[in-house]
Amino acid sequence: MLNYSTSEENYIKAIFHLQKQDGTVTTNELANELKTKPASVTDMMKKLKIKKLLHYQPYQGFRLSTEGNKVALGIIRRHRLWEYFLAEKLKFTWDEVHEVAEDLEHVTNKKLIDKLDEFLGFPRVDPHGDPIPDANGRIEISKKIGLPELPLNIPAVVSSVSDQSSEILELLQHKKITIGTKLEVKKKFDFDHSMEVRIGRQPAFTISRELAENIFVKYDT
Amino acid sequence: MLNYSTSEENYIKAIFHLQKQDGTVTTNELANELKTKPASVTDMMKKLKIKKLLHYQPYQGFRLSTEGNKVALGIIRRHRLWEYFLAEKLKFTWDEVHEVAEDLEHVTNKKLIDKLDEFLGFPRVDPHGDPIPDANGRIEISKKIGLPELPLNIPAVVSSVSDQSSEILELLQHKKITIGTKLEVKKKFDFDHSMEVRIGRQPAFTISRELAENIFVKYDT
DNA sequence: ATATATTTTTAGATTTGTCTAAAAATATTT
DNA sequence: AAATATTTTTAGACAAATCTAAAAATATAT
Repeated sequence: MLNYSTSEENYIKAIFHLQKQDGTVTTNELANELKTKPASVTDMMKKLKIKKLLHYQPYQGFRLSTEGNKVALGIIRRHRLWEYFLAEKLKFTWDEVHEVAEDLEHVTNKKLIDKLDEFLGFPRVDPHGDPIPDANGRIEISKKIGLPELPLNIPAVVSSVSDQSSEILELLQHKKITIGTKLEVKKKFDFDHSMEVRIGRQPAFTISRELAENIFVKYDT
Repeated sequence: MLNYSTSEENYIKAIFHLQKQDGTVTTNELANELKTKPASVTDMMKKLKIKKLLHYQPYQGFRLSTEGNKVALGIIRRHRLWEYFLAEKLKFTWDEVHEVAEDLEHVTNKKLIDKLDEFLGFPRVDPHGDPIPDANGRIEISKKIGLPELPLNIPAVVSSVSDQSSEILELLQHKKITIGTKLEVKKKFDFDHSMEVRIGRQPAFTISRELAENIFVKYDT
């Protein structure tokens, strides 16, 4: 595995994340994500294509090659392990860790990262609930979990609803929850297992145990 | 405190170390230290002079300004804290830590470093026995420390013994420890605070907490 | 003190990553 | 389908950090 510049790594990582939504990434999307100009994106895409990290035909958008994906997973592994370290060991709050990890992730020393992983006890998710790739780049596919299992304050996306009755759909519609809705659980009440859920920046609202057990989410990567 | 590029930091650090020997540093010395060309050094010296980090008149060599010194101590603080972390927490051997710390030291986030310092228990020396500047850039001049404070695998010389009773002297004599003995602590046991000590290439032997607390050493060099 | 050697600086080129402005390709509208 | 708008690429410039080769300054030796 070759070494790439911080700038190259940032492009690769951004493409990896943008790819998730749709299959291919456009110049403007990437420029916007990286707060750079479209011309700069094109320049870098040419370079990364030569290095065989992505597939790219002018005007057709781009997506990571198998190799590019491997590189991206390496970066994400470093990023998330450092985030875990910062939160767990240095007592940073979860919203502070990302920025610092943005810098630490570019220190590419395999032994450092593998020993850090070991020191941390091989954590499988970072403080945001995102899965951490292992030393071989294998990542636990963000599998769907029931809303009751979702940790507090972790952004998740509704992926399915088990009961398809019109009664539950009526309720979901009223609460403005559909497949793809991004939400966080803000509070869980042990008494009746109801929970408070928030969508975006709107005020939180209550969901009953029965409803929660029928909503499945995936971690939002 | 402004932010400096990795390259600028490497020059500043190198000047700081070379200054130790004599007062002023020459172009060739620095080029040699950094494995770069004299022309590159001159270019950078002009830039650092404009930034008021060093005193420099063409052909006269250079030395860090007060501000440059402060910057250097910040870099060295980061470097040595990471070295300590790598050795103590990630179980790197003392000869492996330097290279990795060379990269980590350039992540300049004050909160990260201060929290790392706290997490490590405010260590005062790195795994090579070099003192670690504190958050204000103050550095301890190599003074005698108790054996319990001596980091693992750091060569040190016995400089004094606090208790002068015949009982302790009998024990010291039996263990063949006298003023001037060169030793290293190979292991520390948290249970009873006993430790394994090695003199030269002889097999290591155990020293009790009580004995260790009465032996003072200085770093060897 | 003059000639020679060494060190240091300058001048100009190169690489990486960025930018602006204009041109080319693609997408959308009428 | 032609006109218009948007997106993407190209062309050329710039800053940072480096280099080589030549010039200038300083140091050393005869």
